Amino acid sequence: MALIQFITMSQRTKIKALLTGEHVGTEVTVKGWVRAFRQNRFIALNDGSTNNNIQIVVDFENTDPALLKRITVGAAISVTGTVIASLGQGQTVEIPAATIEILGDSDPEKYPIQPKKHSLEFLRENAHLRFRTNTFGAIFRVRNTLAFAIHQFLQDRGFVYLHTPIITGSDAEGAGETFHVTNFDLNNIPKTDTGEIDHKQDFFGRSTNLTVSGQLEGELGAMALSDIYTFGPTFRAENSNTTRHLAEFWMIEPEMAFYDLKDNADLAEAMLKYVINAALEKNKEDLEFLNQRLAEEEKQKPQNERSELSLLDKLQFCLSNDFVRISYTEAIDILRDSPANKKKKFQYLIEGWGADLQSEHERYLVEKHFKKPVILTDYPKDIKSFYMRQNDDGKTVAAMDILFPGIGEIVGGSQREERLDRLEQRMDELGIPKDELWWFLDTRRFGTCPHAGFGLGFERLVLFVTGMGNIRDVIPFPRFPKNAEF
RNA sequence: UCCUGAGUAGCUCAGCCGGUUAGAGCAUCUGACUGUUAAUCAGAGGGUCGCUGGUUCGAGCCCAGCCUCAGGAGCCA
Repeated sequence: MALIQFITMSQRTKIKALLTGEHVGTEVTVKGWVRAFRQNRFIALNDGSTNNNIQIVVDFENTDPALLKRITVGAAISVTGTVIASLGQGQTVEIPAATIEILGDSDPEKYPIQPKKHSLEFLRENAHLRFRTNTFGAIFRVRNTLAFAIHQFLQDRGFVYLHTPIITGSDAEGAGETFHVTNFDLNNIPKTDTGEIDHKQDFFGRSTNLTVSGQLEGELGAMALSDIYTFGPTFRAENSNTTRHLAEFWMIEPEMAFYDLKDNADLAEAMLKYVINAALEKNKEDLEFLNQRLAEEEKQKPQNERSELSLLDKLQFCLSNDFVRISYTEAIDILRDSPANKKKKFQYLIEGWGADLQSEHERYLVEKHFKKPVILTDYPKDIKSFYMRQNDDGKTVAAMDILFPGIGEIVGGSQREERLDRLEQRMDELGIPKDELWWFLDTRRFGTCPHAGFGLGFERLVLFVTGMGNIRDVIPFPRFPKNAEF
């Protein structure tokens, strides 16, 4: 009953439905925002249900001039009329307006979005209005599909969506700089006798910060529910100024009991393919638009910087090919023997085993050598986190990074160290306070078992699927150094 | 945080070797036209040249500091 009421309450037809042509001959009411008003006669109207506009035809000779003047770019209007097959070229259907109502005016002198190309920088500064452009409409519909598809994929496999805390008490994970959480009066912070900040007087009675990862709490869930995932905001206070970092971003962190590293990689690869396929199926028009947008952007670039595949080809290629799986050690061999290394083209030359891979090395492997997504495994333990499972060689850990062309690391994960003695020994070596993580160590004390998990950077995924170049353009309101507008 | 580049009209950009009244296209406004698709034609309005200081007879242009943005690097997802 309530559902039926809800459906009939919305007294208008969405443009996506109108453009199918099935309403021809029937009277409809359509509501949306004016994208263009040409020749005092043609309104291009968009309501966000699709990237395409419906054409409204105005009988301007019999319409109040005062009303015509209010049909401006950006204005919200409601139109009633009978859908007909279009009399002109360029669209299949159109609506001769019987009545037009202005719902919200838009002062053309002040409205910043014009029916022309705007730079992404300009639109970023107008993030509150950029949804009204074709590009951002497409991006955020694709983003929505990807988010939903992730839930669908994991839910279909019996994973439990677990909400791990946003405010955490421990900074012991070493996953990066954190934002502090406090309700202290910052102009009058309580101090101890020795002059240090007295966290005992703070809201939580201790030092707290915004989460940098839900993994450790996620592991606690997996140690009872078997397969869990988190999908929530994550915060890093690093002063990162790049096209692939945000201070606030969304991360998916599946954590699975009884999974080893291979199971972990299998799941990540299947999930990435599933969600990319979902976008291709559900957002065909949006991706075609983004494909075109990227193609035009690429035309501006010199030949050698253009990508070989179009966006759609790249996504399709990703679906129909297995990701390459090699170990860190094999990767070092490839890089050391590469022409780029021998000709000293790398800024950081590969000399031996043990160093972390630089961006240029990852890009070489993914974009030049293999030309497809690469899963790198078994990194030296010294460049990875304490919780990763130590391999029998004594040198490496069961880590995996998935590298995507143009994006770099999109997934970082590992099989976890489930052996208490090995874990504690590693924490001691790295100076990680065991007492603060007593609850984490308890999982290894009571019914420990092999398990694994990974973190997928959601915006990096959206970046890849939409073909956009800057991560700040695939999240509605980006947070980055010196910027928290909107 | 480091390196490189940029900041001129609402937007995108030009502006020579430092020279007197800073330009164009689009947008906006006025008028014309009316089956358009980034409509077209004519005209008009619109500027703290990022900020502060300095050099100079004179600074959009040169110098210093700062702010912001972009691209690359690091950190990572």
